[in-house]
Amino acid sequence: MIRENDVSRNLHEQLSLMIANTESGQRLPSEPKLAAVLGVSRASLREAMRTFETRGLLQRKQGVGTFVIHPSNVFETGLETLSSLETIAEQLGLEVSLGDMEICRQVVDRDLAETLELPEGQDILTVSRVILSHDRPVAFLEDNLPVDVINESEVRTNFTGSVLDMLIRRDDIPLASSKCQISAIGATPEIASALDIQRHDPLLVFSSLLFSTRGRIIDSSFSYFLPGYFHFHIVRRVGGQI
Amino acid sequence: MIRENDVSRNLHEQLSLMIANTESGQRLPSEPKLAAVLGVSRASLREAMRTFETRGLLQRKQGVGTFVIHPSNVFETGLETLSSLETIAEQLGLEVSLGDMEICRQVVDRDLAETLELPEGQDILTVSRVILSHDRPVAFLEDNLPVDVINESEVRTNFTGSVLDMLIRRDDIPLASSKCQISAIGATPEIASALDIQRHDPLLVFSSLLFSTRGRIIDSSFSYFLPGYFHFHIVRRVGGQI
DNA sequence: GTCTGTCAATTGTCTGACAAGTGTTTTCCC
DNA sequence: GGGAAAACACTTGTCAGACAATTGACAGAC
Repeated sequence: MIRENDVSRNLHEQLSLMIANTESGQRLPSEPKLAAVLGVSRASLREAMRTFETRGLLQRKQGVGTFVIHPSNVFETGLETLSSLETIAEQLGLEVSLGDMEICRQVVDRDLAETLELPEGQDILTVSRVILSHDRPVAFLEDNLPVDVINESEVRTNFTGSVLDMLIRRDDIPLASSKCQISAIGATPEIASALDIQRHDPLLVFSSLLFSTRGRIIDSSFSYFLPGYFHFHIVRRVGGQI
Repeated sequence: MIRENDVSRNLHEQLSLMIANTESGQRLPSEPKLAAVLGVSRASLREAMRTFETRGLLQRKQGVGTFVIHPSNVFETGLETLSSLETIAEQLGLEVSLGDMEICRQVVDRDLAETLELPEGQDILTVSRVILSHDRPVAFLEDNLPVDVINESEVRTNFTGSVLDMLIRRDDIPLASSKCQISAIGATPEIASALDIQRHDPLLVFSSLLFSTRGRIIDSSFSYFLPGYFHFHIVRRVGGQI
């Protein structure tokens, strides 16, 4: 897991709290004052502020001050960080459960071998399952992992609904980030039956690749979401740089 | 427009180039060396590196070094920053053009008044148009703006296909960020006819709110994309903090 | 009334230093 | 000779203090 030093960690939390409690457009105290209040050096404070500036939550003007920008009142429930559906649901106070699940070891097809950067003929583990909310199917998830990353028996014993959470719990492969491609499709017959909807009903699709810190692709997943049950959003900064 | 100081700007570009030219998993030179090479102080360099760390492109380990993480070879064409379709298309070398367009001044309905935080009964300007790629309709865009932000005649004379680009060109309202909600729907009869597809065909939808730096909502837009013609992606960091 | 120079406040950048963590090499003891 | 401990080199993390660049407000001259 990602670990940080204490100063940086506390500083980040405190600053996050301070930003959350400041109205949009209001000015923060000046850097020297803020550094004194938070008990850190100005350099460390500035580095922490950079992270919020990068996310578009702060704007700094030389000679004037630093201002808070709230894209909305909801604070950071978007797609910027990768969390499992279960974790997101827990944070939002929603109830989700695991529906039908299928675990299947098979030889990769050519497309998947290419995306996973595996030699052809190698085995992968495919985990597909339905996510329920109040007993209604709302999502269909499929993960494809090389067998040397994870073995079948481990999944059968340790799986709680999320491949990501399982990998995080294991802690042996340092995960870095996920590249997620967003699209829409009409439901295929298989998915339509799994989600209890009509064929060709519109679905939101996330095609994701999960990368380790060494750049290896750990997981190729496809997530199909029923529109209306999830509110995914991202904050996009205006302007090219930073 | 967002403006930066020269040091920061050049530093950011050079660092970006250096990261792009470093293989995933490889180590960067140490901070003192890198600062010397780039001709800046270590403090400034560290601030710049923070922005890349925040985006998940760098990982720092105390006592070891700083490592580059490439989610993929494609560098930064995702949804993290807000650009017009025209700008994106230009960067990717695609050809897009403006199809049927409609500009309409009307009284806000209740829903839109709420999202735009306007008093009921006020006028807004609605700009809707079709985007073509090689003469094939690929997207349907609708922008809703308060009339005091933009007036009808200005749109009719200055519009080149993108409301965002027009607002950026004008430079009188400092834009901060956009909150974009992602979903999928089946095409309505109007959109189906505009895009020359069947009713209920799946479409990717972005519902966006554009915020000024003072927190005011400048634009509420709905973008409908034909699947397959656009490859939107985002990079999601694993782990909660930073 | 308008313009201009001054001044205080703020962020941007730099320098140098020390603390803390990591991996390697050397030394010392058995 | 072998293994453990210590020393070392190198890295990032943090700090203190200083000066530059920019901005906005205010007072004074015209």
